[in-house]
This record gives sequence, structure tokens and C-alpha cells, in this order.
Amino acid sequence: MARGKVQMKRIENPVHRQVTFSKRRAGLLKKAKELSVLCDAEIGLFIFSAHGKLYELATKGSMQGLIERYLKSTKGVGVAEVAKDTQALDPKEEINMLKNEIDVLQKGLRYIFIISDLSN
Amino acid sequence: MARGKVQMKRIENPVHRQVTFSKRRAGLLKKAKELSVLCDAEIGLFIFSAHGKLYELATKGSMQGLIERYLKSTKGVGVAEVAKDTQALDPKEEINMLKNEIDVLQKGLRYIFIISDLSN
DNA sequence: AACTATATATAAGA
DNA sequence: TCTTATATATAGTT
Repeated sequence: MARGKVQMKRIENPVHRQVTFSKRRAGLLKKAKELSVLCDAEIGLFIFSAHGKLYELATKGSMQGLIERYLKSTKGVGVAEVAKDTQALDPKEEINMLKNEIDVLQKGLRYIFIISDLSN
Repeated sequence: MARGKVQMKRIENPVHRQVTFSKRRAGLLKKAKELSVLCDAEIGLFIFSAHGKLYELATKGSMQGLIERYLKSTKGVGVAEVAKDTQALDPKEEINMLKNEIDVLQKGLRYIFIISDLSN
């Protein structure tokens, strides 16, 4: 977008591709933050580079919190918070809870998320 | 960024805020797609409007797939595929599996993801 | 929702 | 990297 238009396909030259990735990644993260602030939106963004390195942004709280919200929003139930701290529970109670979650699963829901501690 | 700079804070006028949200949301999604194509990156992006409406983009496969990859990448284990189809399992076996997953949890891992069917 | 004038992002070059 | 010419995004306006 500067000294020439760019074709919308994979940049073949690895050096150019890496440079463009760095610049545009920074631009994308900046735009996401701006949208969040200006319009009071919550945004989760994660980027895996071609070699698997992760870059991420969660505008409110944690990415885990946003993922939960996302799954809830898309799957109806999806995210079931079973226990804040499983280590504080009697194992039998936990198994019973898990059985209940299995029942939920068998009713056709696709995801159960067991979260031991959301706060850190 | 056009007929005047914008302050980086919440836009108070609801009409302006909504218009800006629509425009910038479209811009952000476009930029994310471009980065993905040009640089061969995988991107997961979700946006919740102030009133909870979800807008999303997953550049390869599904958002669920990207979320799994995200959790794996950040939590080491994070995502444990327990069964492709829980309905095909004997309940006792399933409880044993869940006990094993509890053991994993009690070793300090934070997330277990029970996925009944990844394929649809 | 369409139109510009401007601000910003960024491709190519150094 | 840093610079700079240009493409793109978008704020204010209609």
C-alpha cells in the first residue's frame, strides 16, 4: 500500500514476507485496540505465524475469558464452569459433576470446558 | 483519520459510535484476511459489540480449531481430546477417563476440553 | 449509504 | 532498521 500495490496472494520472497508480517501484524493489533476503545467492544485476536509463533490480544480480561464468552455465544451452552478450584472438591462430588456434564454432552451439546481457576 | 483526528477514547455519541464501529470492524476484518493471505498466517478474531453481538473471522478451518490450537500453544496441554463420540462409550469407562482427566487437573493443569465430535 | 479531505498504514528503497 | 512515496482507511459531511 505504498510504493506500489500488492497482489492479494502469498508473498513468495521469504524476506519480504517476514517484513510485511511484522509491519501488518503491528498494524492489525493497533487497529483492534482502537476499535475496542473507541466503540466499547471486546476483541480477541490471535495470530499464528507460518512457523507457529503466537501473537495475541485480548482487550478485556483474559483470552480465556473471551474464549469462554465466544463458545457460550456460539454453542448455547458450550462452556460449563465446573469448579473454580477442583483441588478444593471431594473427588466423588467432582465425578458426579462430570457425570452431569456427560449427560449434557449426550444431549448433543458439543463442548464442555472444565476450568480449574479462572482468576490467574 | 480523515476529516480530523480522533481522540483515543470511547466515542460518547451513540450514533457516531455505531457508525465508527461498522466502518472499523469491516476494516479490521479486511486487514486480518490480508495478513493471513500475504504472510501465510492463521488468524482467529472475534469481536463482541457493546451490546453483545458477535462478529468473527477464522482464516483456516474453524474458530474451534484455532481455539484448540491457541489453548495448546499457551497451556502446554490445555486441550485433551477425550472421545470422538461419548455416546459410543460405556459409562464406567467414561467415568474412568474423567477420573484420569481429574488427575491431570490435580497436577496443576488448568484446562481440559472434552470434545464429543470435532468433525461437524 | 455515498462522498471526499485527510490521517494513517505500509511497500519499496536506502 | 529508517525514510518516503503512495495506497488505503476512515471522520466528518451530505
